[in-house]
Amino acid sequence: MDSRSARKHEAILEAATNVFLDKGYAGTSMDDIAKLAAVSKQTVYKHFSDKEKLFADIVLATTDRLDTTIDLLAELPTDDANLEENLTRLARQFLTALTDPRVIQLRRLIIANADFFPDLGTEWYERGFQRGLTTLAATFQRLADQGLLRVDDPLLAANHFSGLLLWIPVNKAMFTGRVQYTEADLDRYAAAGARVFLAAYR
Amino acid sequence: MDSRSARKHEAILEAATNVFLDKGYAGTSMDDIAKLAAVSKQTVYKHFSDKEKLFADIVLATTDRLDTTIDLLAELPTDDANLEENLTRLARQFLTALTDPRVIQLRRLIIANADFFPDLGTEWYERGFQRGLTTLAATFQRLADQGLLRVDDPLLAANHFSGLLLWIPVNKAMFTGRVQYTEADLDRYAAAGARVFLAAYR
DNA sequence: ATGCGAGTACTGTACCGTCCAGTTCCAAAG
DNA sequence: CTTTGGAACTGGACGGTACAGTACTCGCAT
Repeated sequence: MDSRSARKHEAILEAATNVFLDKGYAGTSMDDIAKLAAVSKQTVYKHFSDKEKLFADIVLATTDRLDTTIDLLAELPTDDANLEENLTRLARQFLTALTDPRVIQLRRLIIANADFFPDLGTEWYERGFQRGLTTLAATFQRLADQGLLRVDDPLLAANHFSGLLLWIPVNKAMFTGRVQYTEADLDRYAAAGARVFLAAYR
Repeated sequence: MDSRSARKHEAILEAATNVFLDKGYAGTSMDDIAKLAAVSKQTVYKHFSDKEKLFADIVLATTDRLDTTIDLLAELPTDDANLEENLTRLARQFLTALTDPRVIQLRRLIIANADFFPDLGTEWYERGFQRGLTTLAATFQRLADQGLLRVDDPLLAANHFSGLLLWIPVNKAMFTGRVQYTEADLDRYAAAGARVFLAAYR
């Protein structure tokens, strides 16, 4: 089913994603999207009833692409000897994923328009953010069951883990636009975060 | 010097703050502001050259009002016996201040427009956010000097402390609009955050 | 040939920033 | 206390622009 119509549909989605991420909701015109998709504006309106609908669709479509990042959080080796090393590696990958410019840009896009699209913000939070946290919580619970961690409230532990890692770099990126961290910076953050976490939860 | 002109100036600033916080930059018209300030549009333009300038002015004006919150972070009693209790109380006040709806709204306003006003976002980050962190770092350094904490990198410790507390509630508020936490929720967060922090840094 | 899409013109609306004619405030001088 | 002059303010109209969404014609692909 690669009909012409379906191909146009994809082209519009992709173009809209790029333009919205780049220029924000208000800064993006339907003409921009049509032009980038190499499609007439009429065709855009044939596939998406209006601008709001198009925006909601592309935002929710991104939640489907989070699976690889979330899978990351589910796979943590459970050998005691290398616990800190394994946790640091997980932290490092998590940090890389969440400071990716595209991801940052998406966060800002949703936050910026959460007033105007309240349901969208809530739904993305649940399907994206919350889903990651519960997955991580399950991982911690597993480690606790094996006696590697001491965890009363796994969800709270997941909150702490991500807060230790992400609060600063994500905030800086939110406020100052794109920020480039060196690999060494991220290594240091990951190691320090994992160390603090283990001090409290081992 | 409460001249008519000065009063109008204040009225415009206050009205603009309210409307911008409520409807965002793009969602706010100069007519809205003039109307709420009970002032003619001409007068608005007599005091502020254009919309961008007015926006920048009201955002930076808010950094001056952060002093009370930041002073909070500088005053932490230094008696060993009640360290956890004192830290928990500090955490609780910090959490209250940062989850205040107005503060959340301001964060979103700046983040939403950080693309269009890159300097503004950076400046607010430094004069608001960063300033709080360095103050907190100084407090931790003081505690370390007195042997109450073991802190290599005080700024990193401040990052960890705030991340433990704020990552989740602030994120939820960012994405889902206004969120009401119960007092009990905040108490629990503050206590848990302080506990984890001390486990790693005492 | 027929139906879908390109291209483009068009409508309606919102809003920034300016302009102007008349009015109100305020302070200094009579 | 009254007068007077100038600055600040009001209210509304207006030009210019940007953009969502529609209409319509022509050409191309299946």
